[in-house]
Amino acid sequence: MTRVTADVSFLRGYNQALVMAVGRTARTFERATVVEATGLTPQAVSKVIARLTADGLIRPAGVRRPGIGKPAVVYELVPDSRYAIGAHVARRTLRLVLVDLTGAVHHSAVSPLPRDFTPEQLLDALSAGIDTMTGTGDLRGRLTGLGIGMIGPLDHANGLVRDAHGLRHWHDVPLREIAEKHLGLPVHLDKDVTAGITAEAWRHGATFGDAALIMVESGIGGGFWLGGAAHRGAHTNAGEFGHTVVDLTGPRCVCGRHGCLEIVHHRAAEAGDVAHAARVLAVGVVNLLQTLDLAHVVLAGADLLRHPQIYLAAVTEAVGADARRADWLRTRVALSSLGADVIAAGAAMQVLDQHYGIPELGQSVIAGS
Amino acid sequence: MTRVTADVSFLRGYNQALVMAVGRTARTFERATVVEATGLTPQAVSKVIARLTADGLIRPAGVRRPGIGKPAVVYELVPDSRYAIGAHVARRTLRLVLVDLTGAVHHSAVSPLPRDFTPEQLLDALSAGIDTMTGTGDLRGRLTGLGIGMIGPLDHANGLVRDAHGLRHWHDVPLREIAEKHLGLPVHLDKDVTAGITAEAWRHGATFGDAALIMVESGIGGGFWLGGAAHRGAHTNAGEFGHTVVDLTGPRCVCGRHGCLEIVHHRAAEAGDVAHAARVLAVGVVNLLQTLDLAHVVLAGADLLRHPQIYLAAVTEAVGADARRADWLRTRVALSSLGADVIAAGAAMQVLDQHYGIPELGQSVIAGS
DNA sequence: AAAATTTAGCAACAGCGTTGCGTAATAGGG
DNA sequence: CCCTATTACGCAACGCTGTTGCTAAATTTT
Repeated sequence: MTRVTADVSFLRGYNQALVMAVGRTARTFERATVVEATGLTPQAVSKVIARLTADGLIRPAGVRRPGIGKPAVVYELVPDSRYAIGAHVARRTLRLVLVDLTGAVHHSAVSPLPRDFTPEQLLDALSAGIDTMTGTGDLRGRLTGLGIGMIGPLDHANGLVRDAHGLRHWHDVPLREIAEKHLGLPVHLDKDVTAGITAEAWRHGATFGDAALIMVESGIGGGFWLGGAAHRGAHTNAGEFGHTVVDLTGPRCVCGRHGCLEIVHHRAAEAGDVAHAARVLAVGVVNLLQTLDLAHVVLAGADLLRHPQIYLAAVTEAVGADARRADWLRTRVALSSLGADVIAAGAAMQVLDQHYGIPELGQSVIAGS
Repeated sequence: MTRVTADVSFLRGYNQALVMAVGRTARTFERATVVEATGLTPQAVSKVIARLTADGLIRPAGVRRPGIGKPAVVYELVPDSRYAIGAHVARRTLRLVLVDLTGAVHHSAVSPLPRDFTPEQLLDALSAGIDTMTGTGDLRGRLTGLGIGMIGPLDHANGLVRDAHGLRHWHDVPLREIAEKHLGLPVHLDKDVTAGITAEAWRHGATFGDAALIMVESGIGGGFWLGGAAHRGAHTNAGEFGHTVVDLTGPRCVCGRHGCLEIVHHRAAEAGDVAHAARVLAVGVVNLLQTLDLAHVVLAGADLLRHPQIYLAAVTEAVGADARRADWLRTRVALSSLGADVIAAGAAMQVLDQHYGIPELGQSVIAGS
């Protein structure tokens, strides 16, 4: 499905996206900044800036006097020129956020979902929530779409919920299609953890290396950012990190195997030993680092964020204490900068990214089933 | 270091590489094949084909008569138009292969390396081996370079061997630089497992999805192919898959942690229970699948290939038997199609890939240390 | 007031894929 | 034997991209 052809119009979108990325990362920028960051000629940057200004995506924001010479024009993104709405669909709650072009979260609202809610009930809740958020003003015209982050398994490419874990009415639901019809908005569907790591990456900009988001919330999942893009795996099923075996002789997990990270962690947490649970999680995180060699690990999820410092300390220590880790092998561990909004915000940013992010080219796609 | 700019000349290289990829995958192809595969217009493909033919990289290979109408010209890659040499540097042996533009392995030779060999000794062995392989004919002029696959840790971007595991004389050796000077050839340095998975991906073409190469050979390592490219991690240290904990109460590993996959596997193998060892490895492989959701798992490595069918059966069963794996969640498990040559051949293909592969664009690079 | 310096942009250009249309080569039918 | 339909191929003009060469504008320094 991804485009393969490279014609000149690709260059246009690509270089525009580079400038937008600079603007998002740096807040304000000028022609010389972009020249340095992209390697384009100043003249080319002028053309790109002219196009983006005409589209209302960026605007002049004063001048910088370099001492001697003609002052440089400083530009900034126009935050309210485009918006996207992000939804985090969990088992019992729906969280909606409004995110602008710069990645700033404007509104955040949580509403309960009926136990074992149906697709129709979700659509109604989405519809109502979106109306509330876009009610005042002509915001609707600048809305690029809705991003939905939700539990899997699902099929990202086709917008299909295969079999949402723990929800009875969600077998092979073409959620993207029916939501687009119901809401009259472009919809993007992805796993919750993948949306979450996208939020962190989008906010940190191009200097964000390979990273993972560890989410502890009715299960343990992982979202991955590898090689400058979200990693979803061959069937949008990457991130079932909680179901990796860490204890061959451990208790039997719901998944059928023994000693999964999730069940071992759960037992410890259930026993009230949060510190031990955190250390178990930390073992899993170090396993990830050994396998993937990540630059960032971001911690999130409701259960984890109830004891943020305990988890942060345990993971930081395990990552750092590993004797084999040399000084060049550094991994930054942090709590999610967006807190509980991270999934919903990331889902929204995925929508913005489709329009104003760096386009992909020639991603080889293997035909599913 | 990666290019960021997108100017028109990028399109040239990119679309040429697409055609080369089609040729490599399909052996023979014609204009219509490329049109379908790339989405370019027939006229554009004609131009690309003309350029590649002029460069001697492809050539006409007969015609196909479609029944009615003008016959279509069939093209093929010119295998002997370009070569690369690949080296697999292990603790006691050096394996060299000669690979042509199509990815075919022409010669393969193994020579012993002195115990605890020095960089100088390796360079001499490389030099001698390369001379033997390129001795006859004017092959040297069509040699694109040397690829080295070796144990880590190392720094791929800077061609630096940081601290090759088990080799005393290899601390911060700028191997790429000194090898280029010594041999007069462009040199590409990468971890052995990463080179190996590149070989599998390069041979399978664009339909090869996310994949891992599992290598069991004086340690257990993993090479990853994710999102159409090799995954090396933030510090070229991805793949230390053997040092992930699978048994929290297991024996202490050389890395300092307890119950690493490698030590647990090693104990079983040492006890002579190959089947058990294979099942342990299989647990690790399923852990990988849960985390990364791979389409292919390739098994390789000298220790594994001593009992190929036992390992293949154990991994295949574990992957398939997992009750939660639905029909849409398929992973192909296979032994390396190149056998013991896979690392060396992959290293060579990485060199060819730098010249004739699909160029990357705007890979964001985080500054090291 | 003149010179130096820095930034911005107009105009011509090269190179890419695209479009429009003519040409070559084959099979089948009258 | 000739005409037509069909399929493959390519020349020429074109639109759009970033690049290059050069001029203009705005500011500080001398």
